[in-house]
Amino acid sequence: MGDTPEHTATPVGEPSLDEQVALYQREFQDLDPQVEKVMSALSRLSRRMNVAYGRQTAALGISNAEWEVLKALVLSGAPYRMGPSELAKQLGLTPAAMTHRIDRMTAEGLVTRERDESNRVRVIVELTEEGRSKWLEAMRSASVFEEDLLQDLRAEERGVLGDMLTRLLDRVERLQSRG
Amino acid sequence: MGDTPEHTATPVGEPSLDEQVALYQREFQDLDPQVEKVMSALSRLSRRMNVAYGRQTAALGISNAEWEVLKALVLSGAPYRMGPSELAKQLGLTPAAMTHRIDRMTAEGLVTRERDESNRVRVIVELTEEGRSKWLEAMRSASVFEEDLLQDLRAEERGVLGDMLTRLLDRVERLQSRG
DNA sequence: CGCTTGAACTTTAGGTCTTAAGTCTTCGAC
DNA sequence: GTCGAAGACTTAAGACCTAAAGTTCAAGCG
Repeated sequence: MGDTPEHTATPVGEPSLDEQVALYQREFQDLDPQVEKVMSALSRLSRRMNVAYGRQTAALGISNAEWEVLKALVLSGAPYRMGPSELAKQLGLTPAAMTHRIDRMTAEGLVTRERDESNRVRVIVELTEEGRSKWLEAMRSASVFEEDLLQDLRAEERGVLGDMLTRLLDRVERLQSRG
Repeated sequence: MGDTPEHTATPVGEPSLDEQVALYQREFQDLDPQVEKVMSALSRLSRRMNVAYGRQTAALGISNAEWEVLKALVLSGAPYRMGPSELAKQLGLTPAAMTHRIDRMTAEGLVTRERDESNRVRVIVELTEEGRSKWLEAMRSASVFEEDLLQDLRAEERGVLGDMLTRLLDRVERLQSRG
């Protein structure tokens, strides 16, 4: 979330997915190649997506981390206010990290921070007009990229993919709520 | 990669995927819900997977970051040696970060570091026996988790999913190799 | 040879995160 | 009413990262 390392310009030279699965099998025979292929693909894809999003947000003068905060605030609906703890929970950060992020974003004019006068323990983070417009720009840019990324899949395939991923997500959530 | 925040024990209270897509549409009408669902699913899934892997590796006394290094070394094949720069490239890190990781892993006995006597500018990082056995343990634990995660998908579906993800990966690579 | 260029790695400075230890406010029990 | 406990946020210390400058060695050129 320190965003895209400049270093990672073009991570070439990786083996293809199938080659990589073959390497795994050579070193660890007890492995289902189909499973490994799916997991490796997910893992690579998420890294590439982060790089892509990082470039887009950087082009708008914000970081990926900041974009995450803007997203959460917008999704909360008008008047676009949330407490730091709730933000931290949604983004999977500690409250301490959230404090620092809000510091920076306040300095940049993306959000404001004030005490809740009805309960002075609480703090209210509110999206500014500038923050909202940054979110909109980022969203436009992201949605173009996302459409582009999925262009090789027919509408029907997109539906199937969405369903399968949703099932995986349900399963991982069940696995985590136990273990 | 500082691994799983203790804080992130159970990130509950998130809206369902479809609810989240509906929220996006409310704030940004010009959005294909099918596309957004796929992208949100990928994004959530990768976060959950990282949490899961982090717990598993932590249980073995290593970090996710260290596991990545072990993986790269093992995949390089016997005698499990690589230079820091090549490792950094594969893991998407800067060489500086790699230096520090190798410091730590050397101190923990997972790898050794020595100068290449035939070209004294180069350094050779080599997996130790302990490193290899840690990798094996992590691999066993991960493969059980991965099988478990994909259990709701029939073999045929797994194949379809793997293919679709591979196509996405190809596309994102083409998109990135341009600008 | 000596100098320069370049490559591979390390060091340093600065930033964002986590954990742990405050601080401040609220609320319920004496 | 005051005291203790719990909650929400902040501060402080340490971990790991990036970017940029530094070091060391290899190789080419005059």
